[in-house]
Amino acid sequence: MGMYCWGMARAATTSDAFNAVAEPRRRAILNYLAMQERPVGEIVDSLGLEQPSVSKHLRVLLEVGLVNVRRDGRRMLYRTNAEAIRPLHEWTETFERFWRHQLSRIKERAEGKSNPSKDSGPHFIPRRKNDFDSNKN
Amino acid sequence: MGMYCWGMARAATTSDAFNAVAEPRRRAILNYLAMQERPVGEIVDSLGLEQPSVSKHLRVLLEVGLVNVRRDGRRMLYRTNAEAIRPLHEWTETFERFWRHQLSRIKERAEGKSNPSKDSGPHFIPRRKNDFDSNKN
DNA sequence: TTGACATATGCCCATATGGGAATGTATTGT
DNA sequence: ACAATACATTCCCATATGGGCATATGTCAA
Repeated sequence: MGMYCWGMARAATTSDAFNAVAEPRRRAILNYLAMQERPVGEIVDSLGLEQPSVSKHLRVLLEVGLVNVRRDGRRMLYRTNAEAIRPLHEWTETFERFWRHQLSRIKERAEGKSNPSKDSGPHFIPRRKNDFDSNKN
Repeated sequence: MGMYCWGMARAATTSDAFNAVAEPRRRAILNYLAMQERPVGEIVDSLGLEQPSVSKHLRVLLEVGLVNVRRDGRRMLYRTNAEAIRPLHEWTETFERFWRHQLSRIKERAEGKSNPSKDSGPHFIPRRKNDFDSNKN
């Protein structure tokens, strides 16, 4: 019967910049290629990764437009296409006002009174059994 | 014999904020919970997702500190912890000067002469067979 | 205490990796 | 044409999902 798409598990790293930069080495590569174009070999030497690995990461970055390539003899010169990072910057930027807000609230509270009661905790994980404020029982 | 860690395939979504926000619905949730704390049910109704799905995403967000929780009766009030998004903002920000640079270069070129030769293409994928500038053969 | 309500988890399963190793392909030099 | 150099791709395989569904937990109301 009609079971089209079933589990998609997780979006492809090649589906968008957000997924692509989720990988630390890819961010490292983008950092490395930001100011200057470089051949694959230099990335390999510089970041200490395996060549096939670097090629694969570059492929992913290329597919989402985070890098550009140019051939130079037998070398492939890659370079970060900063413009493609812009959407991420803009998304994160929409939260800037909120963290400023939170900071001021925290500061306020810190100066006001040394009350150790957390705002619900910096962030706190309910591992299994819910026992948030189990001050009953 | 000693084969410690083998394939790690991909970092866990709970390993860091970058991985956590790679998922579109999680970003949607973060947007939704940015200005005000909300119970799970409202997220479900508002974003049109299944409740278990929302709970799982919230769990991921919670583990990397992107949201905070607070219990209110039988409801769990979640809220975005903008502070945790800051590292992403800062990383993307390091590329800002580069895209400004590129924009000016593009603009310059566009005004200079209407030369259709691409800078190596906006970004261009070498699908299989390498045929970058195969103007030989 | 019992039932309703609000969430969180557990299960099952297909998909998308990402590393390592081996191999294919393109380009240059002689 | 042939070897060397520089990359890209393929295979194999374990891991981390994420959706749908059923079910467990926790809390409150009568």
